[in-house]
Amino acid sequence: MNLKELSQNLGLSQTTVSRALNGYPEVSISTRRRVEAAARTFNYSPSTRAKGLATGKALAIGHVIPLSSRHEMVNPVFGDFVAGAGETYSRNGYEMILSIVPDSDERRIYEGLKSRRAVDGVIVHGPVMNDPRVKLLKELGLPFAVHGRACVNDSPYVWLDMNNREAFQTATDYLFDLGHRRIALVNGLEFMDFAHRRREGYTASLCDHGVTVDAQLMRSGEMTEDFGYLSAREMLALDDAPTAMICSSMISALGVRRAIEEKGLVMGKDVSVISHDDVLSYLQNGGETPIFTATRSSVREAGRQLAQMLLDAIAYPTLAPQTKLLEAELVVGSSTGPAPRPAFRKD
Amino acid sequence: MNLKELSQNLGLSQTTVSRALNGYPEVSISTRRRVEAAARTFNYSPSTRAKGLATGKALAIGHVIPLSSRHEMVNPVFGDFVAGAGETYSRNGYEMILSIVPDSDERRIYEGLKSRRAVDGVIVHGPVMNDPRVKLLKELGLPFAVHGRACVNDSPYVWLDMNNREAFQTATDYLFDLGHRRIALVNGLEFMDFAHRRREGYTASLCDHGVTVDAQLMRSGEMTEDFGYLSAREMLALDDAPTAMICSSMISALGVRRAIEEKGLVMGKDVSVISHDDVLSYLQNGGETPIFTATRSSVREAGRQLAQMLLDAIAYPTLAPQTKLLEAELVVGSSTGPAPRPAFRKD
DNA sequence: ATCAAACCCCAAAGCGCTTTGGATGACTGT
DNA sequence: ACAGTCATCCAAAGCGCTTTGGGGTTTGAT
Repeated sequence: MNLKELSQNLGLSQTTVSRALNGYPEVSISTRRRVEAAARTFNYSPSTRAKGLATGKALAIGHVIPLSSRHEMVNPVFGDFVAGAGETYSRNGYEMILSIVPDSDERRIYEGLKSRRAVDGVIVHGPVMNDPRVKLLKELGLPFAVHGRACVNDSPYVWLDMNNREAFQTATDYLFDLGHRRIALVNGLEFMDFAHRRREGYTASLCDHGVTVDAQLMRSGEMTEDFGYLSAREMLALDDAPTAMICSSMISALGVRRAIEEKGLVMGKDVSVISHDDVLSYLQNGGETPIFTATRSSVREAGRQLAQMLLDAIAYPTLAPQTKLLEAELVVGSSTGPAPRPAFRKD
Repeated sequence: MNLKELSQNLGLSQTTVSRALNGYPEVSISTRRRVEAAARTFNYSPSTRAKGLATGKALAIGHVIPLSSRHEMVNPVFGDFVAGAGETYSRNGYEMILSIVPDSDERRIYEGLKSRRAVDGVIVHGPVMNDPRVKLLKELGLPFAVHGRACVNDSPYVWLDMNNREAFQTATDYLFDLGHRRIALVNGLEFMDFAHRRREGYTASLCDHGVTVDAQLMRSGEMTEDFGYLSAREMLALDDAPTAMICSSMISALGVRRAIEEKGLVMGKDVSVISHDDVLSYLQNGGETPIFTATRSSVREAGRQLAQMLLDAIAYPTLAPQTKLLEAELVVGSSTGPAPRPAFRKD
């Protein structure tokens, strides 16, 4: 069923039917109702393609997910993020089109999306420090919104980020409050903007507490279970092993726990662990009570909000770019506890 | 830059330029080259929308990801699956459009995709037993391909599945070979087709070895870490506790390991564990040597192949529906070992 | 020289929609 | 009774592409 058929069926012109369906005022209430009813019974909805051609809008947002060319690793938060964004799109009649591409091809993809007029805007995932994509997208004139920040200081753009620095500073502070002094960081790859900021928060807290940064206690890598395990194992083998660790991801935190337990230690007693928790649907932080003390910030909620910000930016291009900083919440679980007293002080 | 401008620039008609670009024979080799060169320098690529309108094809495939209405859980394999499918699409000039919807709304979504002519076909994710979607899609006349099987016996359709039954039977057999007799199953939700088949493989092996099925040793639930932990903890507390467990997901296997170690037991010695491994990029099975003995089958590869099968089905509608069964590989890691001798037999 | 077959190319229609620029009555107020 | 408003509706153009149905120019053979 298309517009022509529908309008013939109703004995009306295509113009009128189109207007009735799109809520224009120059159509009487009675015909509008009649048209709406007919559309419903014939299960008519306009072809996005034709509508897009006529209006010049694509009614679609592109998500370009970079695939690390080294590890072919898809960002684990991506599923929940797009789930959130998808909610916003379907509420607003937009479609989500997805390209998962080796990061080397990314430029070509953006140019293609632009020149094919396939999308009205794009969401930029996984920004690295000083990300070249924001410059590229500005040059292309393709509206965009960044999940995270790209650390470029030339001109404003739309972004939504979690306050990584603050979250990790708070987490570290919390461990200091519990009496820990040897605190390790198991971070993501630090050319990624978020990981860099987390480290800043961590070192700021150390600094505030007069503890010098120890390179041995700072690990950075792809956030797998195995990476967490290996990092923790190495650090626990040190003479002056850490009594607490802060972890950038629940998955590597699971590895950290494995290393701790393998050594016969108890997490939350011998070694405290704080993880960041993106509230991924497939990786809940325990059941009733959280396993890990965690800095928590829902990436799905981030998706919902950032998508809306992008749609707003597209609808009102003259507005100054919106930005939003989400604060993480520190939830206390059973993985943290007071620092164990050093044996030699026990008397 | 659009076709009109490009053709004016070249002093050719739109027809000729279009033909040159689309590889039609009625254009001389020299003009073809000239056109191609111009297209490249002007960075021209045809508007998908217009092209779609003119050809009647959408040049897009829809992926409808059901969101469990109970838990709002996005399928954890989804990220890697679409990464694989995306490769195929971009090779073939297709776009992927994604809808993540509460499973209650799914019907409406399919109808919408169809009536808006937004896609040429869809991939069905997460089929449940006797899934109503295959009937619906056939009625709608929307080409589709199922990731998994939907267990409907009326008429053929395109699907690609992992041989769940065989994989789990092999895994169970392997444990029997190691001398285990009390073998538990920590399965996914058994209204899902894959989980049902896995259970069949498991029980078939028990049967072959003359072991009666014990309902206490079969757990089924959403495959979270916590579910694995709780299931294992309960079963290990039994008088006649299992000496081996088979797990439907690496994530719940991590929980199983937690329960084992919490009890002071050693995985691979006191209790053997086999997991299914979808080779998810964010959840590798250890580093150099696998942590878990696992039935392994790459879900990303499944995505690549199923996408191609769907494109084929669309291109050649008269062909009989292709189906494909992928065999899992049993990789031996350190989580399995010979069954511990019961203490009372020790002499 | 003539004709047909290749070979290249083009004008125009059409895909399904929105939107511009009227057209047609029915209603006002005087 | 008459122009001026409204309230409704419509015909047709146009979005950027593909494709149909030709139409000139060369060739090669007669």
